[in-house]
Amino acid sequence: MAVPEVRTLAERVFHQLQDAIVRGELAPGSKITEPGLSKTYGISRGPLREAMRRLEAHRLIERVPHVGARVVQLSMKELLELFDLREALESMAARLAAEHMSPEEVQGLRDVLTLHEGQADLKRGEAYYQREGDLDFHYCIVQGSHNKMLMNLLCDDLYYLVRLYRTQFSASGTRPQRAFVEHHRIVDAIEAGDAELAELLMRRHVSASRANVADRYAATLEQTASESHS
Amino acid sequence: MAVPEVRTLAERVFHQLQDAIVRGELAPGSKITEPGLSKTYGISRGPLREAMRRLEAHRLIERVPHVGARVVQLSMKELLELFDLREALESMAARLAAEHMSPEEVQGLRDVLTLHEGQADLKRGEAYYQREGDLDFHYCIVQGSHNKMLMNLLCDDLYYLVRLYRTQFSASGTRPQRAFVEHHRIVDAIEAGDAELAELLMRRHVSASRANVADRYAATLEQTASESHS
DNA sequence: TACTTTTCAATTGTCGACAATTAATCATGG
DNA sequence: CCATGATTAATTGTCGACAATTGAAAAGTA
Repeated sequence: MAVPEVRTLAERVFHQLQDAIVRGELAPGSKITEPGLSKTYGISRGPLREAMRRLEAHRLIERVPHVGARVVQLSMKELLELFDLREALESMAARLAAEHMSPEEVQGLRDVLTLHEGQADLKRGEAYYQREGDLDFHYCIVQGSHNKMLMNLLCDDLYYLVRLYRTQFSASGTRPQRAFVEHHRIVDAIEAGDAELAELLMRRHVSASRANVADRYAATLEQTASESHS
Repeated sequence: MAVPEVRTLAERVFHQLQDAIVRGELAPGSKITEPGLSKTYGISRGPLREAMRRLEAHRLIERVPHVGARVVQLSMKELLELFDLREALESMAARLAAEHMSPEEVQGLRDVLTLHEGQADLKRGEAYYQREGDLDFHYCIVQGSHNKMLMNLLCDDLYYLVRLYRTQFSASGTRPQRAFVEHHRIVDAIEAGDAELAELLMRRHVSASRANVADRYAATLEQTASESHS
């Protein structure tokens, strides 16, 4: 991945840890110790602790003074709350994108969709959501809003938390194909400059993703319940 | 102010710095040096740097590697963007509050309004917005949403940034009295359990605050322009 | 004088060591 | 055997020192 030029150890290890958490290499809920990470990444505890403070502020780890740090583990309730946040914020982003995106930027969005269309894994119904940064549809919409505060919030503060849970509860079944169609409709609305429609479609799109996750979770619960019977 | 029990130096100085910035003791745009703060607060640079990392993540300071840190200074454009964010998020909070607040919590909200009503400074049209935390109307609404993610975002991540700019661009004229009336209407809607109305009223309320700030800023620009003519 | 180069003081980045706190282990007594 | 309390190993919190980088002052040149 294209790691932006990093000038300090603290910054580098921050990105490395962020990636390790999002990729699931550091499992949610697992305890992380400073001497351990210090050995792993070959740095002293000073810059490491600074990186951990940043991860803590981004809610990727949770710290308890004098006790230690763990990788965050959202409950289903919190995950659904996160979707509610995204619904409010990304629908706003879609509206602003429809108002502010240039034709070149819209073309860039189309290119992203075309790229996804060619992905074999889309048809297999998995891993569609594993693109990151500039290759991520939602990320691009937010950038297109041209609202710096919104970009900070969604692309810096919340993005990695969202990605972490895409890994854990990735979409499945027919959802990826349907999401792909919804993405196209949203770009159409943005290209037409129809802010109201873009907002509405994005709101529905995020809401549908949320429902998909909730359904899958309910199914998981039923399965574990029936397993405990046997 | 009721500083929550603090168990480490890094945590204590984080809150102290946060307060100093919000209160304007550390002026927006001013440079802050580690040796300077280290002397001021009587701690070493280790925990100080950890506190600064947290402030950086909360966007209260801006750091440049090997150069230094400055207190954040939002442009008017960014400040208005922040209001747009609040409009989306706080209207959502009001809707959730109408759905989830208990009668006791609504009574607590009323108490806050009653407290504000007795404030002489409200009539004088200033300092109405200087309450903090539990005494802040908007803060209480968000708490009433019972949405943990939303509470994190608004009350931890964005709250201090908003407060900082309440200090810089505080409301004036007849706005405080009108805001007070709007607050009452919102509580009425929440008490009635009318989620849709609460959401609408909060959206209008934040939007009106935004317009007030924009107008004041435009007036400031005109004044400085005419001054430069003389 | 104006412009470039060099020096240097100040600040930031990093490290290793020590102190304080915690949680688990083990011992002791009921 | 269980509960309670002391001990101890491990982890976190804090500090002071050293290295690296920066920006500005000083010196030199055309």
